[in-house]
Amino acid sequence: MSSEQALTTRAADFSAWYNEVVMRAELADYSPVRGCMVIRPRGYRIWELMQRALDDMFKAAGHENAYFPLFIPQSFLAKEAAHVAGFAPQTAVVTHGGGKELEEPLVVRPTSETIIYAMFAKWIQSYRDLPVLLNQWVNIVRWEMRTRLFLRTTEFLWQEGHTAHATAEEAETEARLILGIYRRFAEEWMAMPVITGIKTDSEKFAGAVRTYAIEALMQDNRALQAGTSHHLGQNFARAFEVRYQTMAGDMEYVWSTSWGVSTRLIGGLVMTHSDDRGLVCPPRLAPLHVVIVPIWKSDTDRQGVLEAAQRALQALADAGISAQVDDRDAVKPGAKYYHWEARGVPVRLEIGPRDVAQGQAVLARRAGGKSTVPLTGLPAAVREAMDQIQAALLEAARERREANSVRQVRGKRELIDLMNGSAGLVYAGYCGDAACETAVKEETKATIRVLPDEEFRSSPAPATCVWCGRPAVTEAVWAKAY
RNA sequence: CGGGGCGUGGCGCAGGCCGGUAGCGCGCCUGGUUUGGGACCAGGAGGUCGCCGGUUCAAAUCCGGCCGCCCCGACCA
Repeated sequence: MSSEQALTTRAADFSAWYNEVVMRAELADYSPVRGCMVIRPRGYRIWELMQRALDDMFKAAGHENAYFPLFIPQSFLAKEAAHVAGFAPQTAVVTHGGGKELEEPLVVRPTSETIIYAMFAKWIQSYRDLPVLLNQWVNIVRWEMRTRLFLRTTEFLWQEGHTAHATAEEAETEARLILGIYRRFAEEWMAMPVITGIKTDSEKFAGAVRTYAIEALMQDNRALQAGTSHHLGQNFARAFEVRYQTMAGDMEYVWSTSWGVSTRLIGGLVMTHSDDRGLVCPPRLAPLHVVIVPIWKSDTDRQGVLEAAQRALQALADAGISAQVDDRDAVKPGAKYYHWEARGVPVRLEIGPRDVAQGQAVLARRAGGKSTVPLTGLPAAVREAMDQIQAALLEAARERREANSVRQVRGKRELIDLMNGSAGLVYAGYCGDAACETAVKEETKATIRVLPDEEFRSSPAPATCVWCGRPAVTEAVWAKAY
């Protein structure tokens, strides 16, 4: 009967479900190296689509791609105090090369601020050289204690943008601009709604003045930090002597930013949309848009059906829609449905003898719903279905997030109960004292994910700190996080 | 690093207490019949039972040590 067994359900064991979805969809596999993963073609295709969309947006905003080395002299990392404190415990260090011990150990980049600022110092002399708007798509290494496919691996892929500006205002604008790009990408491409805001000091990037982030809520009601954008002030400029001469002739340190999203987004994509049958992938990031399943009873049927399937395939290909005919013999249609559902193909076209006779196909949507569409004009029908699916996924995710968000939480007791229960995002007043944040974490494991931007804040604004009861200076979004 | 689970054909597992040289389901290969939600028949390939050592005539099984993986926690995108 069954060819592939059912997945562990989300309700039974979310972690096991997640691993099985990733493996079954052939997005990734465990590698021989502890904590590292192999990204398989299907997973890498999603990353390529993400890269293309983001890269276009970065470039449209004036950024250029470059490449800085994987190896960073160990002394560079130590130049910025907070930065070294934050990253030193997580670095992999190369001590030997060419069979000899190196004079100075080389750190495998955990992020590239230090080596980039060393170069900025050479390249920037005048205000005329600013701004510098760079980005690079690279791998980085952070020695993690505990890893999970896509969400946290020792080596991962990301983009890191690094910019230098003449004023604090420009750097601030840049950091916010990128946050907006991340948000737009998450919502329009990943169909993953996010909350934007600023991080508290405890969650801030090591070396930043301010860290902005997009946060999404996963199906197990844990929050995922999906992207960060940092205003670095003059911290790195001072550490690396990156100065420029102003119009007035004075020497000033540059103001800078850095920002990144990683292959972690793929994990977020999986945990936002997928179901107990496997991967659900928004059409705009789907490795394969359409699978065509021919169905036949006799050899005569078979020939006509396969011909119709091939014509459909060609029509879709001509329209720029990626499609594939699953003409495997000896596998029944039902088995093929499960097969492609597990792999997250958004649209399935079933073409049988009855359909051929009537000049139509059955269009089935991965997230549910079947209809018949005429074979003429198929690309348009598929396009429309994919647009609807893309929109419906975002809407469903937004509804789920809101249904699992709680606002106007007033007291300590209520916060504890919510966090020990099944709450997702909890909005509450915050006095700004790190002691309250720490206390909540110790009591509930929840942390402040973000101090939300205006559009996400509650009305009326909470008046008191949910923990200590003193006047609130801001509202905070609390959640258990990945 | 602490707690829990687990290492047996590609995948999922049984066998282990009561040692006798490995079995089941799925997948894979060949042929045939099949195909509108996980097909069936017949034949076949594939495993030094994680590694090292010990006990024994004989070890997947008993004993000792080691390694690895997954999950939960402490660190983090």
